[in-house]
Amino acid sequence: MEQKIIELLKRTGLSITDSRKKILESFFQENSALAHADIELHVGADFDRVTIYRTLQTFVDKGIIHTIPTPDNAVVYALCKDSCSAGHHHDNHVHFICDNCNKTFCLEHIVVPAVKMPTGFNATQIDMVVSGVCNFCNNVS
Amino acid sequence: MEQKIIELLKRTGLSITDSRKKILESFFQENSALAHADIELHVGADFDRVTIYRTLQTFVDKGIIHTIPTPDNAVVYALCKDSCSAGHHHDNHVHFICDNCNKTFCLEHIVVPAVKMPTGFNATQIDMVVSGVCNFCNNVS
DNA sequence: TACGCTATTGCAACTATGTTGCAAAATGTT
DNA sequence: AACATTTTGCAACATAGTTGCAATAGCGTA
Repeated sequence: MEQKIIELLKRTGLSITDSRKKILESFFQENSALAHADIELHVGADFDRVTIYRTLQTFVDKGIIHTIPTPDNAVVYALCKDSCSAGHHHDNHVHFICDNCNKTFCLEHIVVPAVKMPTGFNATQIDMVVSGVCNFCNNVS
Repeated sequence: MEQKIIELLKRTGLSITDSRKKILESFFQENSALAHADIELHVGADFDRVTIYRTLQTFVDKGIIHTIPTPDNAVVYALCKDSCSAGHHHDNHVHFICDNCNKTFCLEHIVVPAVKMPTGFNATQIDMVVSGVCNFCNNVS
C-alpha cells in the first residue's frame, strides 16, 4: 500500500509528503467517493483544513482523482482509473449516490449514454448522476 | 404577466406577496435557469437575502421551480413545466450549461436516456448535465 | 373597511465551506 | 550537509446558506 502510493506520487511528478500519502491512503481504503469532510474525519487532526483542500486540488490537476457533482451540491472526489492523466480526465462513467447510506460510487463499467443535442448546442462533457439505493444497502454485495 | 403570476401563486395555494411576485417575474423574463446570486442582482436590494432563500425553497416545495446540479457546485433553479406538482417533480429532461456564457438551460425536449444499473443498484432518479457551447453563443439562435 | 389570525419578512447572529497571503517547515537535488 | 523549491499551517477573509425571533403584511371574516 505504502509502496503503491509512493509509486503513484512519483509517477505523477509530485513530491512525497505525509499529507499526500495519508489522503491517498483514505481513497485506497474506501471504495466509495469521499467528500472533503470525510477526509478531514479520516486523517483526523493531522493536517490543516487548507492543506486538505490544496492536496485534493493538486490530485485533481494531476489526474489522480476526479470530482463528482452531487444533487445536494457537495463536492465529492474519487480515484481516477489509469486512463486519466494531468489535465485530461476520462471519467465518462455513471456515478451513483445512495439515498440510504449517502455514499457515492463510480460505476466504472456503465458508460454515459449518448444524447442528441438540439441544433446549435455543442456538447463537450456529459455528467450523469443516478441516485437510489446501492448494492450494499440492498444486501446484494 | 402580473396576472399570470398571481394565477400561479393562487393555484399553488401560496399567498401573494411582493417578493414572490418579483422573484417569479425574474424567472419568466429569463429563459435560462437562475442562481440565487442572479436573483439577488435581479430583484436588487428590494428583499433580504434570507427572504430570497426562503422563497426559492417554497417554490421548490410547491413544484414551481426545480433545482439543477452544476459541476461547479452552485445551486441553480429553473421553472418547472405544468407536470410538476407539490412534492413531485418530473424534470426528467437534460440540462445544459454553457461554458461560454455560463447560463444553464433546460432542454425540455431531450429526455434523459435509460441506463442499465449493475446488480443490486436501484435507480430512483437520474440527473444528466451536459456542458458545452449553447445555441446563442454558437450564433444559432 | 376594519379586525384579528396566520403567514411572511427582515434583522442579527451563526455555521459551513472554501480561498488567499505569508512565514515556517519539509522535500529533493547537488 | 547545504541550498533552492515546494508544501504546510496559521490567520484572516469571502461566500453560501440556516435559524430564532420580533415586526410586518396578507387574507378571511364580519
